[in-house]
Amino acid sequence: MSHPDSRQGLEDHPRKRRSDGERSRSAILHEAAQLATVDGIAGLSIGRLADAVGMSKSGLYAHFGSKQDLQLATIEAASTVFHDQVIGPASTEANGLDRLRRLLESFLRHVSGDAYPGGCFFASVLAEMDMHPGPVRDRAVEFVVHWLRQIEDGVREAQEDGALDRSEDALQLTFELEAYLLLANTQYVVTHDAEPIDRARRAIARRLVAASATA
Amino acid sequence: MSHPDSRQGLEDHPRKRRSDGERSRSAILHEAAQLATVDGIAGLSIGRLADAVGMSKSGLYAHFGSKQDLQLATIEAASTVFHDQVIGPASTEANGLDRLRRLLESFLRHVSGDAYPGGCFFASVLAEMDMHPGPVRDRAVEFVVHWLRQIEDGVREAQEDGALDRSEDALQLTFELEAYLLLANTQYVVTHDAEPIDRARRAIARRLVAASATA
DNA sequence: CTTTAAATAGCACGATCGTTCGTGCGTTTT
DNA sequence: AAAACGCACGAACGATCGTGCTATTTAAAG
Repeated sequence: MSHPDSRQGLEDHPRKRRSDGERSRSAILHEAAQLATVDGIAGLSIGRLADAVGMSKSGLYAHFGSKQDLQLATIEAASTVFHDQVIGPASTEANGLDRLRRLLESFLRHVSGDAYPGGCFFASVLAEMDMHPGPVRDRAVEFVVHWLRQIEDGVREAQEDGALDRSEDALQLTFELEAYLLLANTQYVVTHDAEPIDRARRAIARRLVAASATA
Repeated sequence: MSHPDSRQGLEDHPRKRRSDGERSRSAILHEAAQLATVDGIAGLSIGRLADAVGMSKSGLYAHFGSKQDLQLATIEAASTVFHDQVIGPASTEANGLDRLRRLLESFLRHVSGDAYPGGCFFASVLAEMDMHPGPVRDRAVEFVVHWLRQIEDGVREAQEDGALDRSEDALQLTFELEAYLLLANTQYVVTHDAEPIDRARRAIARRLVAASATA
């Protein structure tokens, strides 16, 4: 614990990484995240993934010692994308309510955008892994909990700001807002029509009005 | 439409079915629906299904000419269960609002009950097949549309009864109610805790109060 | 009781799965 | 320049996938 990985690789780190290998790894994970929203993170096969990125199966496999490690790395990559596209943009907002609104809106844009063919990566992965205990499921659940806390924090901050009613149960409100997002994602993936996205927007607007502080 | 399958197999049916075969078929489909909520309807393999019901792979396979036919038959079986456990109980209610309430409540009981280990069958199947066009996806979508129309009809009838406000957009209200159900299912499967079920109940109650006619 | 077809099992196939191994090329370090 | 190593490849493995084909058992019709 004293020295994370400064020098002294010893036997922990063999050597360092090469630039072209890092590019390959990124390309693999980018493609893996895309395919995972279509075939699932377990249904995704290494052979098809290798074909998609134009590599050999064994060459791709060497980047990750096992399929599980590939899955975990894919989740990390998708987490970064989600932070960049959804959580990041909202963090610039000053007050709680604006931040909350941005959070929800950027999620809807993230879903209806063309980032992933199969909609929200974590909704897809969690629906597949919910009954398969292990590190992959644990990591996906962990991120979703983290995501829900972003919403919850926005709600609480808006309450402290006096923008939302303090008598509202923050967890309950978070549940309802997340529900709109999840169904919007599900229906959009199936129909590829903007209607569920708009329905979610209306539901959010209405719910936030109902929760606004009684001035 | 005149003669479903009373007598007269003619040449359509070579001969008749045997009773033990019919029992086997039911047992297979029952187990298949259970496993499909865990591994998905595509991830479910015929070998593991055969082991689960205590049959040989080829013996089971003979009941359905292909895996796709097995999947379609499984969906039909799950449709029957869903009708019995969710839609049926609600149809006894007299007025629209009570029928709507029963519909939503029996869904929550269906999900939190032990009918399927992986929660709502159709939520599980649709999440897996949403990006895989074909008869299986089409049939699953068709049933979900049918289910949503049950809710929508309840809403509209309640509006005609004067129980719900006529100015409410029925489709919008249906969207929001279904959203609570879907997230309750998703979270319950992951946590196996009653909290999301209760949160959905509260959300439904609140939303129906907000939509009730201004007396 | 005989006949008949449905029901089930056994076996094998080609394909694909995740995984391992040996090898060569190109880059980086000494 | 030489040594060491990251990176990618092809080939092959045991296992499992869906799917046929054939033989045997067994419930039902005559």
